[in-house]
Amino acid sequence: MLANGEIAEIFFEIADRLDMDGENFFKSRAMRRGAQTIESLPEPLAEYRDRLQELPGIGDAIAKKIIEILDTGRLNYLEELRKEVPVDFPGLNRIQGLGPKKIKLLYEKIGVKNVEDLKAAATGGKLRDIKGMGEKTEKALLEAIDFSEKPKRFYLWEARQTADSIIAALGPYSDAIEACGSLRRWKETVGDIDLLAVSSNPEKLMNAFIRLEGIRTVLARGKTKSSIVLKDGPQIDLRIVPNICFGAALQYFTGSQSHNIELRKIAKAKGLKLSEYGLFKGDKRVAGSDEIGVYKALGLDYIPPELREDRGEISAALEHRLPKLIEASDIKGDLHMHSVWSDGRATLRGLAAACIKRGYEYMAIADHVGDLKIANAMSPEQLQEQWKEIRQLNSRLKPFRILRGAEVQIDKDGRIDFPEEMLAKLEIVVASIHTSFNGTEAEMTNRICKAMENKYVTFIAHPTGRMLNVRPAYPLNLSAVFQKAGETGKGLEINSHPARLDLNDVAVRDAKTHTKIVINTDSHSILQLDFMHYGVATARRAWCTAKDVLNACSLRELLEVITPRP
DNA sequence: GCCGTTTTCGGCCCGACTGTTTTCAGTCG
Repeated sequence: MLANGEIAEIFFEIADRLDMDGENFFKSRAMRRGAQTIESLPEPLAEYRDRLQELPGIGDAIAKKIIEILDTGRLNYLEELRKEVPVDFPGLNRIQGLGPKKIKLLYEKIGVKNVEDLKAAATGGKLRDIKGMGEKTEKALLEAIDFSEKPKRFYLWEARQTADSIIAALGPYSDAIEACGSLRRWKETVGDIDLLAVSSNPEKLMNAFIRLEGIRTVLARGKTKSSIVLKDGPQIDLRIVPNICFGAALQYFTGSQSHNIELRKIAKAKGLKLSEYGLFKGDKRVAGSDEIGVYKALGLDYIPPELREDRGEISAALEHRLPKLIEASDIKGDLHMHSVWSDGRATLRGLAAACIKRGYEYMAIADHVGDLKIANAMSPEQLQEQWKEIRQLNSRLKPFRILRGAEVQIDKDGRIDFPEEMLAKLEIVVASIHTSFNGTEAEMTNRICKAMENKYVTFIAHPTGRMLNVRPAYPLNLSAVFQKAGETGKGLEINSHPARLDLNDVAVRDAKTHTKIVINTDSHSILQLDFMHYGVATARRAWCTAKDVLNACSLRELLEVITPRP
């Protein structure tokens, strides 16, 4: 069974291949729209089998293709398209500056089928004979190939730090400067960084930008737009706009692209024109200096950047039913962290002080217990020792409260690897999978569901086990897991570690309709407590309000939920 | 190929930069 993402890829490739001829522009766009819909579905596509055409952007033709893919695992239509231009399209398309048309041209003129062929042809000076290409194209493509061989998506956390340091460096030349794009939408990984600035001396600002420390290449240098690539970082685009259109530009460069397309359609239907320069009626600017004004003039409530993914936020804003999203300041405590008692680097006292400083009312220490040797897991005896320290700290730190917790292993059969009489004395039991990731979907799903039947478990940590840029999620029937969580009253974690962010936004939006979400940092040091912002951002992208989140409630409310131990 | 309180047919978002062009196509966002 193909995952939604894999099926979406099929339609993205169809769209790209249709663009090779340039005749079917609208057809390819329809394919792309369908692919985006598939990509952001919360359930496996097969579950929509009988109502595919109710999904946005999916009509008769795409529905038929989906059925064929679900039944056979392949699509004849794509195979035929591939025969026409038999090249490694995804590989070639990843090269900056290579699009569908050039890929086709290169294949037809000199038989380039993959990146290797392209490298050889460019090195041998064969591209300059093709009309429309020259020496500069050869050189640029070779550099782009070199770059494409490195991993491309960056952790949100890294990108934010990079952006902050560049914004600081360019601040003196700017009247306003802000990061937009997927970074401002807090997407879990970002491909590049988009900066937007207002400056009374744009020339000077652009010069400063293309001379920043650590630049690998300057891709483009214009009066209002330039692009650079950092040596060990992402591509960074800088746009400079007049102050009067800063809001419209901020909106435009924040995206997402499909959100913007929908917005422009609304503008057009009202006889207006929306671009990065403002919202216009004829030649008259009706909005654009601030972002709220742009949405307002379109008849929409202000849409927070995290929601701008064309997943229903626009109709919600039209009908004034956007949720009041959870904020970092709503979080009253962190229920998953590790200390020196297992594999963490901070002491209990240090963690508690740091949590108090962050304004929390409580925290749960959840050191590893049981058999997890690599994580220096604690024995029952050590755990009891730890409780003594917790008791002492609690009497000193009142009204702040450290909860007795532990992170327990879900073994291969879904059993909890720790004595019941110890679990009974814990206030927070965090259950998770750290070993044997290679079961089937049914096995992994049963394993987690069985763990949730354990009456002592409070919530499941990092439920899918995915690590961004490292390993994919293990196969899991998320619907079944969410259903079970609802039945058993177990929480589900958003793990805020920038490499995990697990559950992800799409999953959480579904999960919160069944049970409580718990946003934790899984900190192994004091600095990592700040990862909380990234978990909250994921919750916001999932349309969560404070009510959806267990650790947004007060200590008193939390104790009511967790202390009546069975 | 999708879609419809303007439409079941005729529309479908908008602009900057590059390289190779003598006025623009391709790519990117």
